[in-house]
Amino acid sequence: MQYAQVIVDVAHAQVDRTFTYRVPEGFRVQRGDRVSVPFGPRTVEGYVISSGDDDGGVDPCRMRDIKSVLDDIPALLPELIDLALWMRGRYHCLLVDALRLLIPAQMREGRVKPLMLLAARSLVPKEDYEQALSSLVRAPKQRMMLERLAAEPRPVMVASLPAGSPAVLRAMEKKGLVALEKVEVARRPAVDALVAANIVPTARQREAIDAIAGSMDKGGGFFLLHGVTGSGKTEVYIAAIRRAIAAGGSAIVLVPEIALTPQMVGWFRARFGDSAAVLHSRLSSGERYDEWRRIRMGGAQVVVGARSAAFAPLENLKLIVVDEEHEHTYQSEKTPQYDAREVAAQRCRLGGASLVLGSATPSLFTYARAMRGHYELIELPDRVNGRPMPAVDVVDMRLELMRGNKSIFSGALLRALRETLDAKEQAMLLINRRGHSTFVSCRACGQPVRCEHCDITMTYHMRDDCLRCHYCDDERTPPKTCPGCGSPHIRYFGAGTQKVEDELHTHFPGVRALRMDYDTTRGKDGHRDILRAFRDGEAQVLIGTQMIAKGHDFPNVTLVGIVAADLSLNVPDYRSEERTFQLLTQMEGRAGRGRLPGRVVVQSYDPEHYAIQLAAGQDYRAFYHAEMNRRRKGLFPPYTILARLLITGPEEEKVRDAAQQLGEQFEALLSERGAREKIVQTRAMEAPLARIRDEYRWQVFCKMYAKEGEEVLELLRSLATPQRDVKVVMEIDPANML
DNA sequence: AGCACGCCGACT
DNA sequence: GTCGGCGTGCTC
Repeated sequence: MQYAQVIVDVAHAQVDRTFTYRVPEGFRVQRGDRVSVPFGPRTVEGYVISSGDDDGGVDPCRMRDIKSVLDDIPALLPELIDLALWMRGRYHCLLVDALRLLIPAQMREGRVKPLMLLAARSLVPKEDYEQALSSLVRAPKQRMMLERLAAEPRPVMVASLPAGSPAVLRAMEKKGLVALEKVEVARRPAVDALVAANIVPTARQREAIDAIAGSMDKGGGFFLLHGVTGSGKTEVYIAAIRRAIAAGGSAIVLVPEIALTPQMVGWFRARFGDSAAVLHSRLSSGERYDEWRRIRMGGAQVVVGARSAAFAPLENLKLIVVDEEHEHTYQSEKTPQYDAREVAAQRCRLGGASLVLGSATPSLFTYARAMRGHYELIELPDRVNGRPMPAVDVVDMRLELMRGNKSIFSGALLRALRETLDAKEQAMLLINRRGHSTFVSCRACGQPVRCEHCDITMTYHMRDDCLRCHYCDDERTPPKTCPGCGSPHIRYFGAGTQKVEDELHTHFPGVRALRMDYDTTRGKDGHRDILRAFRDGEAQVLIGTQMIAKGHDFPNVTLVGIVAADLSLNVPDYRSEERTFQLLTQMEGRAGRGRLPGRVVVQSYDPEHYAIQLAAGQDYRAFYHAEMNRRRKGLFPPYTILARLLITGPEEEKVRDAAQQLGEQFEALLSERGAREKIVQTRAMEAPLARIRDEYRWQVFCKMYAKEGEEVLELLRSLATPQRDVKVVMEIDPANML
């Protein structure tokens, strides 16, 4: 007797285990099959985790039969099931939640099926062909059809034949001349065709390619490719992918969702043709499913996609590339809260593939791991074709104020804009504003109001006119004079792109400018349209938020202006220095990508700040050391782990009570286990965003030493939900603390 | 998660 | 006397 261990597709902890089913005679069931099974009073879908003659010790009279196998081939590759099992442990999620990432959502509950279309095929053997033709002298349409079909070795889609063909074919089918059959066709998304230029790699690129390709032959290796903007990292990826394919393997390229532009897709197709598959959020559900199925059937060797493409069903995987490794979009906010970089690493480990993380500004986490030898560090310190890095000018906005310049533009930026516009070149102006947080800072000394306990910028809350620290919940009234230097020039920050555009027009009447922010990119293609218009030279100035910093080559851009670097520096988040450095470095990379040399003007009220100074000098290594030093002193990650239980529910008192109860429970547990010294601090408090969509939000925040992290996290996880009507989720190092 | 079973208030 | 509230418990 054959049995199958099945995980039912029901997301609940109580059923997140295998159930044993009998495999009826005549069924072929294997690991990874999607099956339909009876479950209590209903029928559900499930995934076969294993099959064989082990009945799992289940009482035979309670055991039931598998109803049917749902696909022609197993939907889940065995190594991806192993990956899901690892994810359950790593992210403490339900196994079904991990398994659900492995197949397109629409595939569950039979919501999409392969697209089957009618095709016709000639049944006339070669030797009978002439005779068949002459028998059709009085049926010219059938004769023409036979000529057409006999010339094709494969079935011809009826839809591609002239109108009226179905009737003709039906008549011929009756005579036994043709066969009509349904064949599976893929809904292929249309792609702009581009011609690829083959580029001869530099010596540095060559070394990188050889190191990566060499590791693929030896069971895999882990690399961090740190290359300055314009150093040609992509060429290294392409060459490594080619080597993977040449060795009979396959490769995955992960890119941030925002980088999956039509140009990027077309460019990849130009390099790899039909062997490339692209998974992105703009695909219709049918297209997505078909692309997935094509990959699963071995029809593609390279998959390009966002975060979830880490689960692409490729066999013989030899390489995973994670481009722009520092982007936080690789962390999923939904459960399971996985990190695609970690998942990619584990997939490589399980399958003996190589991992390449690439960035001009690696995340501190990744670089620290490289320093400890977890990744082989490959550096590309020079731009290709000997193009120079742009000249960077840091302007002290405090001096501008002293000189009586109250504009958002400094004299230096105005002059540079004037020269750029006169030369008919293009400029980009960045307002590096993140989220909607406002803070209070001094225009004389440049210092924002910080929390006395946390070294974090305090956030201004308009509703109750107070400043609050999002980390320790400390509160204070906004000062009238600067607490640092006593100046009365205290100011509320939060200027937007609109203000910049208005001022640009007062200084340069008639200049054509495009604005790109959350307001102007509402339409589904708004984002793309604006970038294309700018690239096509429809405007000379592009004003925008972080969105304009990413990717994209604009060869005619020679000036980049960063209007107020302080905006991102003073975001209340321990990563704001790192994000500012990354943003400035990436923006500097936008200037002078073409023939013309570029220049950059960075405006700041705190121009000596190391994040600004080291970004201006493009000195990643020095920034890394300075920032790690600050993190160590301030007890921030990677030296510590930040975690919180987020408690939500529709009733304010219940949520607050639950949070306070959980906080007390946690403190009691810490004392009981003698684990108090393993944490830096813990506190139950209202979440910075206290109510979202009529749900009240509280949190139990905890900062713990990284070395003891697992132990403390286990204690946090072990806390019981104290009440009904409240939901508790745990987050570890969340992308934001709101 | 669903769905059934099971024990207490207001209705034809 | 029954219809139906949602508390508790199980699903190979």
